[in-house]
Amino acid sequence: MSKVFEELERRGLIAQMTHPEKIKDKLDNQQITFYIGFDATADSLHVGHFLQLVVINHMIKAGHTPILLLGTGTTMVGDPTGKTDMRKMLTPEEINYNADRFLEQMGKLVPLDKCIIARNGDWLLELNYIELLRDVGVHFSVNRMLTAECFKSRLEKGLSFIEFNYMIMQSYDFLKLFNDYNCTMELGGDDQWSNIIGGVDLVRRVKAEEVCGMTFTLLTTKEGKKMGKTESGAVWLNPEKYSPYDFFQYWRNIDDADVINCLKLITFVPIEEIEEMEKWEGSQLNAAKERLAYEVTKFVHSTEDADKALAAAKALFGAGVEDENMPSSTLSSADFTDGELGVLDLLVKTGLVPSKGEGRRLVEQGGISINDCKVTNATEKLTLVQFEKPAIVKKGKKVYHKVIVEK
RNA sequence: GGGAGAGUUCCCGAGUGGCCAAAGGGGGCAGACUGUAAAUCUGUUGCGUCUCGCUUCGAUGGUUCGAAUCCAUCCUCUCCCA
Repeated sequence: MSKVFEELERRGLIAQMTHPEKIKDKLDNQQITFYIGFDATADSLHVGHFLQLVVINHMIKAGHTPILLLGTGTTMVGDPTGKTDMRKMLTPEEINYNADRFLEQMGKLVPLDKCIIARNGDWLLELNYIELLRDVGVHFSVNRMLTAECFKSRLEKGLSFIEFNYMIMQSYDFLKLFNDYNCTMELGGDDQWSNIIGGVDLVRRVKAEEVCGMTFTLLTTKEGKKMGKTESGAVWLNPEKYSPYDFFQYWRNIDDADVINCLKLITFVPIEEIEEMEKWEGSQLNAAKERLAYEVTKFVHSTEDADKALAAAKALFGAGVEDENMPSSTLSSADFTDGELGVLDLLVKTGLVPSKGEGRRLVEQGGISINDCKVTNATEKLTLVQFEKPAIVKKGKKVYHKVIVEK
């Protein structure tokens, strides 16, 4: 039969397992139903969710059935894992809105017709407190919960009761899904280990059935930092929040040390090919980065977007010529006064800099050029005539932006 | 509930009446070097009509010629006791 387990293992996706032998058997020789939860904390999926979706695809190929559990209930509580502070409370409306956006995006990344979609708000929100305490609460030892990794850091900084209950909610989900769908396995990021064990234990105590849990390697850099964060926030999968071109560049600019790992974890490039790339060194790795960026962009956005981004990158970094696929913005002649526009205004209007002060600094340090001509004076004026053809504004070494002016 | 303490710019963290748009570090951005990498070095990092002006040190009021700094009230958080 299939060899998903080996595939996952060779790619280094597996971090921890509750029952290694049993899981291997289940994955390779049976068809199971498993679940992964997604808390609807933002209105777009980001790179952090990405790995889960990749794994779901691997699993579907092997004939397993995923339950995509939208955390419309758990998000009301808030997972304290990995947080140093309590996260801001979201309203039910926001949560449902976010969950709908998640589902939309997931539809592009996984075949939803092969998945079961569930929302834990459907059952968590109706729970009766006392009943829950009697049926579920009895099975949890506070002493043990306190030793859980996910609470440790918070014991110093403070942990509210609501967050302390998150683990119980998530565990209850597993029990519920086990009852309703015969779901026998929970997957999640490695940070979810404590929460997953909670569910596995609960099912065992209540149903006397042995279900399994498995976590994946977190997508981190060699320094152990979470990937997918930039100074301006998360790397979103929604093209409106993070353009395919930038998305491509994010991966293209990745650290040497992380390329191979990323290829394994978040692409479907055959493992043999990747193992070949592991031998590469130095500037050869650029090819691997390009492949990574292309594959990931293709998966998240489309082949077309990936082709465009690749073409744009090649054109810009290769020959430095204008390319139709680079990010652009369109101004109108009304943005000009008396046929002129200051450089700083241009930079702000195109969104290349957040303020004129920042723009001024860039110009002073020689970081801005327009049509390959370095801007040396922040008070320089540009005339309409210069924009008869689209102009290429270059910020720093890597950021290219095309400016089109409509009459 | 009783007591103690804390909230400073993207983050950590100094500053305890004027020399404070606020030390230092981290992070970011730019320049040099490179491979669209890393490391390193340099510059820079509130906003603007930029040798000047404006807005910022939890919130709101107050004292003062002058407040991040002093006072009052409030909010939030941490710690100790129950």
